[in-house]
Amino acid sequence: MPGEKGQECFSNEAKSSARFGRRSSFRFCWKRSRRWNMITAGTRICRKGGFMRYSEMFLPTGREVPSDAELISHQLMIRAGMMRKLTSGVYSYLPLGYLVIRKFEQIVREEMNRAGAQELFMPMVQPAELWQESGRWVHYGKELLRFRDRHDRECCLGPTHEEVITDLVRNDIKTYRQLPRNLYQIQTKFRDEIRPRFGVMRCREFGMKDAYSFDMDEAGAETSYRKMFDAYQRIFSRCGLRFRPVEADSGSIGGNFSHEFMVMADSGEDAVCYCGGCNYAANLEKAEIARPATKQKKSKNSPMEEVHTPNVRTIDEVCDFLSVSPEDVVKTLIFSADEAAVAILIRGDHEVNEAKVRNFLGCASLELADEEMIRKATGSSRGFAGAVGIRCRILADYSLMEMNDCVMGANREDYHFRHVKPGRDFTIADYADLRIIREFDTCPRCGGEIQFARGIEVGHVFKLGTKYSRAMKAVYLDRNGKEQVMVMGCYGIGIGRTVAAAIEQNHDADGIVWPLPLAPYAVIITPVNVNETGLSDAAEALYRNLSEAGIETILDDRDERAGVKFKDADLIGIPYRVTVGPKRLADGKMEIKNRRTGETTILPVSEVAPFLSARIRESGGTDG
RNA sequence: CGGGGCGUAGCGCAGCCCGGUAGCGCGCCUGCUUUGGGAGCAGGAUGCCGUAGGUUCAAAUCCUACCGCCCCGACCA
Repeated sequence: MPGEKGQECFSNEAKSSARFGRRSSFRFCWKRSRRWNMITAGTRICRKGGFMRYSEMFLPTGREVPSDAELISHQLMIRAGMMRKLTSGVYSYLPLGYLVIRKFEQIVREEMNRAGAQELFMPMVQPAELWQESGRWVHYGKELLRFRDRHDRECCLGPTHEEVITDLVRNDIKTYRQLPRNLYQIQTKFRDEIRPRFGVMRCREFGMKDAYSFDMDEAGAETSYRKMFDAYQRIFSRCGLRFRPVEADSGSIGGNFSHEFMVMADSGEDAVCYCGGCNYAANLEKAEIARPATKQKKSKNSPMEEVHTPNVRTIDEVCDFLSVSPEDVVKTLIFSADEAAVAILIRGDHEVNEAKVRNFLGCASLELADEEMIRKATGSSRGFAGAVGIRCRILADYSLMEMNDCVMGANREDYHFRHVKPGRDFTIADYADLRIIREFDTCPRCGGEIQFARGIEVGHVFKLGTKYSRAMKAVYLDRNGKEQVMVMGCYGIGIGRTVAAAIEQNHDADGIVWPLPLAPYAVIITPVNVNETGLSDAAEALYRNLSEAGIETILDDRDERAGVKFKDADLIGIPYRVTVGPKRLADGKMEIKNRRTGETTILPVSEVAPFLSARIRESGGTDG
């Protein structure tokens, strides 16, 4: 038990404390809990912080870059002994990695609790019935890992917990007096990803903080959403990450509004756009494009003309053949929207954003039409579709509003029209924002210039509305005794992914450079040679001092050469290294090196602990 | 699921074409020397050569099937 007197941990017989490592790491996980405070009440030391002797730690570092790791964070997490792969998309965290995970989880807990959410813990195995009730047993797809138990009952591993939480709440929340509620857990999820990759960044089994809010009405839900949004800002700020909340499409979880929290990194899987002028930011799928204010440009009003374009199908071929630029061509794409043909008109140099089309049409399925549907709608094969005379609904992107002398397919094999004028030669029923935003487009909010960047999605906040509460009858009685449907929100943070993202943003040629709040230890003490008793004793004494000061410290007491220890210290990214060597110690001094800046400070032994305490406090490393 | 690549010592790899003693570097163990940026010397251990069949006097090597891993794509929170 960790409840024994703290002093025992630091017997003067420094080298005999083999048990200390084990006990102290247990302490660490309780460090800010009420129980721990009770346990340690009255003891002078070990109040907080983790301590470790390197020689006793299971910390296998490696020099070689693992051959199957592509991302720098993945490589470093393996090399730094943070994790190991069990099988595709499934990883074990080793002690060092798990320390960091818990550091982050603790920050998440503190901010969730501060925002008024309550922690609970739900099962990973879930019965099919709940998913059938929400409709997702059918719709979720193959990422939902399904299986049968010994009684042949259908089950799944939870990829998310809307069903379970909604079931919990509907059974025990009956009245408006019990609302609002926000419940969260930090728990393992399983999503049977089609292609796991990038280590813990996109894996199948992963830790996630998921929170769910239940409110009486839209206004309440809005408040809950805002609270979570703010909490997320604090969480990622506290970790010292460069991030950006971006507007996002709500995807298949359902609902009507969401923000993604993106940690900015060139290696990120997601493209985001943002405005240099205002704070507008969105993922590419969601990014709006303003309706153009200008009318059609003036032109000489030439009559439409059919031209023979043998085997000229793509935009490039059309441009070459007719000596026009893509901005003068209209692409006509035939989609099958819930089995019905729809023609999407878009400027030749633009790309269709299928999410926007889907949202505009409100259809369940949308895919490019097959050859047969194209022929039916246009009377021609792929590559010659155009709006003139087409036999299906026409939807045009806003960009068409400015075009008036364009080239488009003639719905006839090997023919295109030129000098086509929308409005004169055919009619457009609906204009909408249907294209994918491009870099240097105009910001839909302020008219500034849109820029692109890449990011890693570490958090996502959704307004779910009543999608689940309605399907699963999560209702309450209002003041008037009338039954109302609860309004929900859900809020996720990828735990391991955030840690990996932090490495993507914080590393150099020598290894990881932890931001202090995530660092497994704040300080590493490196006696240059443990066989010189003077050095060893001085290092041990400092280890004791730092521990008493509550500074999380690892003592590199291995009988290794200095170079090896320095390399490992850099690799695992400990923010401060105290080198205990003969040159400085002869003058009663030690050297402190800042991992990030490389800055070294030489101080008398007695000033080392106060100096580190002050630095760490400044950086928000110990208290949060 | 389609395309490509790879499975040989803990890690990184050679050997395979052209069948015949299983190798290199790092790591690991022992000893001596060394000790402020991944030490030197000497000695040593470690392999179902992914699995199963087949061809052959003989298979890491050739053939077939399967399994696993990685990359690209399709797909998707």
